Amino acid sequence: MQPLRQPARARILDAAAHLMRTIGLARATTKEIAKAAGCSEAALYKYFPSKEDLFVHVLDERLPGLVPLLTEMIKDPGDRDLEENLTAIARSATLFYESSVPIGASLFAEPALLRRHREGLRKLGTGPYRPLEDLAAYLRAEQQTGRVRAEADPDAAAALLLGACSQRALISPFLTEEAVRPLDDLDEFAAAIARTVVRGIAADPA
Amino acid sequence: MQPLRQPARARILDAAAHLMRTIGLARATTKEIAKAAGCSEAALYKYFPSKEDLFVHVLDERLPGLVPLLTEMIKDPGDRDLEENLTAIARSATLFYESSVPIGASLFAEPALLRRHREGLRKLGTGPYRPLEDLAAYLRAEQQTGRVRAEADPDAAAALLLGACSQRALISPFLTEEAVRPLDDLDEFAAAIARTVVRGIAADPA
DNA sequence: TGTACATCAGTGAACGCGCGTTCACTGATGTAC
DNA sequence: TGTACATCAGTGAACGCGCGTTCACTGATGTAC
Repeated sequence: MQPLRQPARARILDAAAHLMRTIGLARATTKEIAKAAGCSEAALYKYFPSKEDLFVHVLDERLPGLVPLLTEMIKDPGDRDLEENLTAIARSATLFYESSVPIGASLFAEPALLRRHREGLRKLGTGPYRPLEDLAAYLRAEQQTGRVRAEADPDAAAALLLGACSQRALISPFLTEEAVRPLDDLDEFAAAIARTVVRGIAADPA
Repeated sequence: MQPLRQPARARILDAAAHLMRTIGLARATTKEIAKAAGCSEAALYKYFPSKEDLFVHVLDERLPGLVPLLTEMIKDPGDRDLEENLTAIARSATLFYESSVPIGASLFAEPALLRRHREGLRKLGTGPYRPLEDLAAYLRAEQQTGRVRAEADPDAAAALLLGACSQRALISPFLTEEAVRPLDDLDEFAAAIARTVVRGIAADPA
């Protein structure tokens, strides 16, 4: 026994989450999970009634949340200027999506899991559209302060900013090392998309 | 024999693509594919050396392309105004992502497939970042016509617009019927994000 | 303190099922003479 | 025209493997008296 050894249940969840991210949902077998968690396959069934239930608990307990940062930003929108706030949000959101998209995307291969996860999120009153709503709420607050135009569309702006971040996570496995794309640097990317959402691209301000 | 019967190879590819979209990659077994294609499992192996090769051919031959519309728009950017063009692009891109994301996302469950597909795309000189490059090229052309500001960032604007479209496809399985979200209508969505990218949200035009 | 029993975390080995794959074969169509 | 043979698309049934799952068990720890 090592000195710092987590309880078995936590080790199993960590191992499963790690394997889902690295070797993929399809290759994350009970044998591999047990090996990575340092226990027998039979031990998995002492903590979870089935492999599918184990995965559902991984989704519930080992997928990070994006909500905290956004809600904090809503409470106190005035500290920095709008563009700086959106840059910080874009930065956090990109990191968040890079860790959650590989697992979340896997669910399209197992619609039964996707449905169960969706139901679980629904009961908690949350889901992947939640960050969109929170960011839109923040932008509506900024309409009150006058830093966002009254006629601007907060829902559209939220879809744009967070969409760019999640798409980056989706396609990054396709980027090869030799061919470095524009905006490859995270800070540069976050600043560029925030600036573009704030200022627009049209020549004549309507 | 029915009168209008495609050749077996095409039927197999169609069946596999359909099953990947509906029941998911994990449940798209050789037995299910053969049943849907109206042939025996053994017949699959007359056309494809292995199931993995079959899937690679599905990805190559049955995933739609977004490039045509974009390249056409680059050739003749002057027909309609900028916002109308971007609205049309957003509309097509959303439909494109809604049909390709369910299959593309599945690949995160099978990294071996993802790698093989990525290699195939690389040899063809394309990939999921290709639409981003094409849209950015179009926007650079619009900088020449003067409808897009010279200081605007075409790469960032492309990432925003197409990111919003792909994220919509990713999270739509999580939207329940009773809870209709803002911008649920496709045309409204496309118009709103195009308008926001063009005009920005800031109160004071810098 | 020792003893008898209960509880608990965890295991090694097996089980059955469904999967991808292969084998030996068939019946229809084409072709040479 | 008939006959012998070649080709070709496709099949039914089997095979072996790896998967998720279960079973009977063990050794350590706690507890009552």
